[in-house]
Amino acid sequence: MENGRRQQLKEQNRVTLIEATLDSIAEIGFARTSVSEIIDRANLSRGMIHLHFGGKDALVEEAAKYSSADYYDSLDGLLQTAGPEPQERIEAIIRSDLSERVLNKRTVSLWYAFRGESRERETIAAYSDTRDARLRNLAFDAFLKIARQTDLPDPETTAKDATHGLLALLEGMWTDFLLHPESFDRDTAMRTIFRFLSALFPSFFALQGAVRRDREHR
Amino acid sequence: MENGRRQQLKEQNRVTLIEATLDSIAEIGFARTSVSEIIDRANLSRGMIHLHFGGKDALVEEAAKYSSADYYDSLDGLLQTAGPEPQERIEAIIRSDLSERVLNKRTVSLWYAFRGESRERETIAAYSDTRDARLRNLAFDAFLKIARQTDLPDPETTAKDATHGLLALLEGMWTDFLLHPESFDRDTAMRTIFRFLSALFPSFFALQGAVRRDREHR
DNA sequence: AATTAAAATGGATGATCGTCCATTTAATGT
DNA sequence: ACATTAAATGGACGATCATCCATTTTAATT
Repeated sequence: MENGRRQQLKEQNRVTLIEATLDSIAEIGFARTSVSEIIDRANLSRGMIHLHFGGKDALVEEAAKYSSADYYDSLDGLLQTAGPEPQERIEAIIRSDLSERVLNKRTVSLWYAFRGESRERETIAAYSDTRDARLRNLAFDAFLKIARQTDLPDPETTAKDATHGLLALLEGMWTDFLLHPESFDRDTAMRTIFRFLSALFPSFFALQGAVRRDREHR
Repeated sequence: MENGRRQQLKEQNRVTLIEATLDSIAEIGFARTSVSEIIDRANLSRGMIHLHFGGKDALVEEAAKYSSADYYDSLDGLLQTAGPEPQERIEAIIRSDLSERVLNKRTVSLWYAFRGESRERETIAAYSDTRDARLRNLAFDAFLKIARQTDLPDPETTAKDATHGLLALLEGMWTDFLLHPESFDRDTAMRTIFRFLSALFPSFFALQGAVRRDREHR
């Protein structure tokens, strides 16, 4: 009764519409993504959008939500490969965020398209903020552990700045990818970030990434 | 004969149209900026757009160009206050880029709106790249001078990374401002950036900004 | 003051937009 | 096999879009 063939087909069409919407936004932009364009890509009938979502705006919103969830799935998956030490977790965040799975033409196009609309539609703004509380807390916790092992004054503020800076750096790298996809280089981006981190926490990071510190020196 | 009253009025209407377009894009977004909306804001007649620019697309392109030029005017103006030492020039870039004159709601809204469309329209992409060759070279020259005065190996690569990182950081701060305009704090953003720079070049930067080194030690 | 021509006007045009709903299709229940 | 009903269809609708051009306005010239 529940989840019969009927429900299945319905749900399938829902997803088809969302993915057609995302494809369209990524490929031809927000402005040109019309109802006609969407149903054409989905190979479904005109009325489906109204039927399933109530209207185009609601569909776009669902698409933004769907896309955001997808980003976090990818990120979570990649983060699980991280080792236990805080600098390894930071490295995992960086590698994930710059990986081909997370940072690619489609994702970045979608992200900036949604950002472009986010000023007007606050529901979309919520989904277009990659560096939200979750990621921010993850990074902050790791940096705080690191900062406390250094002799830097005010570890809290240091960790806060390091988090703020790291997320800003990652954002900047995404923009770089968006505007210069042909010349963007993942390794260079990674080295640049580690250049800063290794300057700030020399015994935790090197130009190549996290430094393992299994044996505590006292 | 040249620049008679006739020419003047024509040019004035041209600018009025461009500014009405920018206002509209900044306030209600790309998608909702229609010809009707623009001529309504400009208080001019329908045909003016076709007359002056040939069509809406060309007007939007001119608006992007105009906006970009405005950004550089602001930046150039603020950069002239910089002192002669390289770290002072870097500080000037940072202060300019985060100043209220350059980084404000209207500018950032425009910037992201154009970015959202840039994938589709390469002419707009060219104007929506703030961190273009000019700024990049300016920063690189300064960092190279700094790096050569340190004992860091490979000053060229260090300077390249520092430039890349600084521009990415600034980009990231802009995004932060776009998404969280209420909680964004210019001083915090500034300190975060100088935190990284002072870690990389300790005798040239402090948390508060550039370090003057008038008297060379040796 | 009359003439010329450049600039501005605003309504007409056809295309396309998003929404809606009467009808058709097909999965489910009897 | 038939009846029920949820889901899907696609054409019709008015609104709005960008463009264009015959007409009017007005600055410049004679």
